[in-house]
Amino acid sequence: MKVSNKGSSKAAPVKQSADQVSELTTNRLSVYLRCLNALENAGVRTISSQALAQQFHLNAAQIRKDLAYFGEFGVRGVGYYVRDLKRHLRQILGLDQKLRVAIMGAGNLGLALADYPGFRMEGFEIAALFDNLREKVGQQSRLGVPIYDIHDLKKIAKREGVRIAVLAVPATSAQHVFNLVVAAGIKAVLNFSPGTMQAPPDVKLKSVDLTVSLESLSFFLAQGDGES
Amino acid sequence: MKVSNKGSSKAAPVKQSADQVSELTTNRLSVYLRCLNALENAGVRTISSQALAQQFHLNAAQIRKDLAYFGEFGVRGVGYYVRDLKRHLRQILGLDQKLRVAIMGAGNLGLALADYPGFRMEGFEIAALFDNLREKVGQQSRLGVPIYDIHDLKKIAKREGVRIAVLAVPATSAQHVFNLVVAAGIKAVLNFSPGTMQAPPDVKLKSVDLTVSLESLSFFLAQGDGES
DNA sequence: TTTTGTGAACTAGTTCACAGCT
DNA sequence: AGCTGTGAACTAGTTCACAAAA
Repeated sequence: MKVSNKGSSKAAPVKQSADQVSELTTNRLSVYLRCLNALENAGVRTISSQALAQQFHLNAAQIRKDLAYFGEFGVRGVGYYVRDLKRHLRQILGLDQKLRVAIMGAGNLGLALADYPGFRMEGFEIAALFDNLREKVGQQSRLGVPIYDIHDLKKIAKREGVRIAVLAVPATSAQHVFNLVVAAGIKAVLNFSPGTMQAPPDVKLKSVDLTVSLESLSFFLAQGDGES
Repeated sequence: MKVSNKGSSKAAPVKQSADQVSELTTNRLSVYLRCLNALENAGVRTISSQALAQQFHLNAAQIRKDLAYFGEFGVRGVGYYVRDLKRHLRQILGLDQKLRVAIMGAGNLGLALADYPGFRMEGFEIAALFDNLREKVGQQSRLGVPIYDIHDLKKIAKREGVRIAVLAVPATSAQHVFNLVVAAGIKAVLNFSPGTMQAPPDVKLKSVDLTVSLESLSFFLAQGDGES
């Protein structure tokens, strides 16, 4: 341990970061957690950064650096205790408490995301869908997520304790809906709508741009065809 | 122009890359193209890197560097001709020819992606869905994309000229389906299934990991709550 | 004058390599 | 012996700043 334990807290094992961590690092923490889950299911009790790296095609030094950012979780000569490290990662990622999610837009994509199994693991809970079409409001997704009127977002987000919004609305209304989300006090948004978005500094906006992803693949094909 | 035009080709205006371009750059090319489309629709004929940067919150020098990788498209003292640059970008990204796409997995997500409007713009064409469930095969998506048996992938991919596959299958079968895609001669894959995947070097694999994205947001919230 | 295209400077991210702990 | 945690070295990516072109 290097940081002097200033003040009262008795033996806090986690640095709790402070200076902001790179997004690349936080993404990897999530990957590590998934690897640890797989290892635990396979009955592995302890793992070295080396072994973890080999098994999942990562870099050992990077794993150690990423983890060291938040504390000293390893044991020299041994490695990491799978169960312990898993617990620490879940705590660092804020997955030790259930996080409630709202999905904006009950179109094809919104409905698919609402029932997406990957979201239901690891402590997320899809609490609500929102749309502005009369015929959709009052319905629910196949797995039972209710569809509310987007005008009630503020009220219902408060009532349901929604912390994260997922944007699955057409590009044309993306900024407008985003603004509504921000006005409802939600501070973290996963955006699937294409295009630029203007976000206030205290709101975390993460965008998945399907068009950009596909066009990037198209570029690869276009380059590859002309060579070798 | 700096690269000596070695050999026969008469005045090729595009460097056609060769040494591989960073994925960050290719992603941005796609973004630039979208900006140019918006500008053209707004009737703008010419734009400087400066103006483009301001309007879409980008960096002017970076725009110029990214473009300079592929040729000299600008006019000093003027900027870029919107129509020209658009054409060049479409050509660089390989969007001047229709690219046919197959979607693996006709579940909620696969069906949603098959009908996703963003994919249908800019030259992509969703040619087929594939699944292994009897009751799905022979059906089609709302917009009419036919669902085939995954066993016929090779045959149909060939027949339809599929160049890109989108993986929307459960995590447990992702690697298996990916292998089938590779065996069918498809060289570019957009993967929505979580987890690590083993890909041969000549196949471009791009992954969108929704769990990682959400957990990254969770991290942000967990950090933010403890401070200020 | 305006704006590009680009070397140089800078910043961020990754990997190496090893002291030090178990 | 084995493995972590981490400074140092390296690599990649971004931004600056300016000469050259229109």
